[in-house]
Amino acid sequence: MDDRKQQILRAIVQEYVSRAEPVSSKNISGKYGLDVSPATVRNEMAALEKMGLIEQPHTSAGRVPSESGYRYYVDYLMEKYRLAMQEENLIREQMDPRAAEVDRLLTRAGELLSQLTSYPTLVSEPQMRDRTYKQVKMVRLDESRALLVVLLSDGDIRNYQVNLVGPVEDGEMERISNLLTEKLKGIPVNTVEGTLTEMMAGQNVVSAEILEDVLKVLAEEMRDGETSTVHIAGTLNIFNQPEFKDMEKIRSLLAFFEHQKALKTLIDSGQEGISIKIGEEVALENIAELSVITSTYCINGKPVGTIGVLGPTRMTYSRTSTMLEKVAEGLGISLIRLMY
Amino acid sequence: MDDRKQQILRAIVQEYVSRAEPVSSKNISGKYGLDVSPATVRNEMAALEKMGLIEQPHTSAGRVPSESGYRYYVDYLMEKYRLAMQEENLIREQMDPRAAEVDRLLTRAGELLSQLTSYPTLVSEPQMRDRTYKQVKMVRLDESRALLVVLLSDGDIRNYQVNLVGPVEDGEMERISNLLTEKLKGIPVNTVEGTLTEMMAGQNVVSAEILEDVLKVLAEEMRDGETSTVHIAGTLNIFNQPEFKDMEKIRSLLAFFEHQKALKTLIDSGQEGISIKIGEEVALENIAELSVITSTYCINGKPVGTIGVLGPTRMTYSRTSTMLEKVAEGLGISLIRLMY
DNA sequence: TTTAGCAGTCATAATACCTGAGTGCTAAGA
DNA sequence: TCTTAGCACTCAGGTATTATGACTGCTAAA
Repeated sequence: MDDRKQQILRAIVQEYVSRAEPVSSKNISGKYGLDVSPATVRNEMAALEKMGLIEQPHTSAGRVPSESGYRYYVDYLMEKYRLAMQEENLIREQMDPRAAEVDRLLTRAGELLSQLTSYPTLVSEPQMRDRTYKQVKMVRLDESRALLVVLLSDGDIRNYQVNLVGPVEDGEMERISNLLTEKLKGIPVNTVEGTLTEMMAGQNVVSAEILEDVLKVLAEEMRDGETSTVHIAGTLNIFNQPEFKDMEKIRSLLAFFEHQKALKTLIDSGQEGISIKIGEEVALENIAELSVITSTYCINGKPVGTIGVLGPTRMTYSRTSTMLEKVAEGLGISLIRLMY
Repeated sequence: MDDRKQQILRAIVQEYVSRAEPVSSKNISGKYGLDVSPATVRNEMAALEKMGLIEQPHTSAGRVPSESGYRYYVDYLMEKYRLAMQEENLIREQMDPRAAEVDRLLTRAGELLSQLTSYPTLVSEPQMRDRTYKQVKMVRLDESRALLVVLLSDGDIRNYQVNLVGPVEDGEMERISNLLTEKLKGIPVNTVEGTLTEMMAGQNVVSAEILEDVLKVLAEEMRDGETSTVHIAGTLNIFNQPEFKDMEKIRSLLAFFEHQKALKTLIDSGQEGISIKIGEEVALENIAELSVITSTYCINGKPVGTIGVLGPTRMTYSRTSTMLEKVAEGLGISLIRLMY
């Protein structure tokens, strides 16, 4: 793979990405530092096609990068995109940690990224694997109901309603609160189910029943908690992409966006840091010609969630991945500020 | 407007609604109790067209109801749709009040309705004008923070974090809790701001500061609470409607769905009970040929929110409005059960 | 090794043509 | 007076035909 071929491949990718139309030999000769005639470019193109890096939609058309062509481009030819001052400022401004809520910040990050890139974006919620209980408290609401207030190690506060089966005195309620805090403090939330028998030992009937109810509620919540949602933004941007000019494609993609579970597997499969998946590598049923760029975002250096951008294989890989990187970075910083 | 003309108009509307193609004279003669030849039907059609109730897309096409045609149909000709057992069961089943949360129930109602009708649906959150406080309780989280638990008259439970400026004893905290409950019980949430001075009287500095903070939090929440969201479901159903086979139309409608404010004005403008708006009556910029059927839903006989269906002017008015009515009814019943 | 030139290919657009569905009108029949 | 058969007319939508022009691959000369 000599220098000029690389140059031509890069030219084809960049030209095709920006114009969305097959690139002809004439089209790039003269530009991109190619001081050769179209005929020469054609010869090189023929070679690149033989290597499987570009292809022809039909005989009398220009060339289009193949998926391996994009892959080669991303791996070896892509130049680093430099953010404009304006873009940097926008990110700094929008990722302001004063946005008081985690959910809100995630939504913001997604919207910002989709605004910057003009592609749909996905943001998964931070998964705190080492999240533990810190304090559990029961508060009476009325004769038959109590509120269970749960403090978690990451500062999150949750509360749930619990039904009281019979009359319970205030002192008894406090005793149960203390017992719960004592037994649950420091244990990871996903192991809550195992603590029941231990806690039941030596309890009277009423308290035992309450405890059982409490633990059922907590266990259920943890299961629900695992099904954290993926935030989506900018879905309508796909209308701008000529590859989705077909109604059925748009429809199936939009339907896909409503499928939380699929979104999660799509976005969470990546390794740490930036990951670029092109076309077939995405492996989505019914939806082809799609690329996904994802980045984990970190809290205290630990990756806790993923943020990603979704576009046609013909996407601005360089620009988009830089944007993504910066937004993921900003998101992580803001999250830390938010929590401590 | 004689009997046969009405019969023919009804036939045209029904036929066009189900087939989405201009209705010819031959098409309805013989059916719909019309024992006359196509030629006779044609004569009547000419009359109906002169009245502005039907129109011709082009010379050699059949007839299509005009907007006034639909209006006439809805006002005078529409037959009551009878729900199938299956449909009634589905509504009963899905509107189960065990769905423990208001938001969840609203989402359910929207999804159910869109499933039943195959149209997108909108549900506004219940606006409790006469919502009052029932109980307010402070619970210590740690030295510097407390949780404020607020019970509202409609059964809703909210909680907020409050910062404690200095050390506060448990007894003092309980005293504040009792004071808050005593002073706020029964007063409407939107008048909370007026109670500050009254409560401050005779308080020591620390407690006064806490109280001020509490009331600030409550007041802020009430302002936020006013910006309730509209739940949307089944948006992708519009892809099934031939009137939206055009990409631009789909796009602008989907964009509209993301515009919370516009949705609210669209859905909330109706009077009590069922309201049917047809075409121009909807008065939406950029989006034509749209009808909206809305119904208020009630808690204890008072309308507190709106649920609506959105479809092409060529929509199944009878069937849809009946479905809507039943779901709104079920929603109201479930909400009451949920709250008391 | 590069390049000009030329023949060949094929998608797309434009055009003409055909078909069939549906109407309005007229005149005859009930 | 109302109804209906029949006929001429209209027009959207489909199909076949024909340009057009944007590219390429190949050849042969520089």
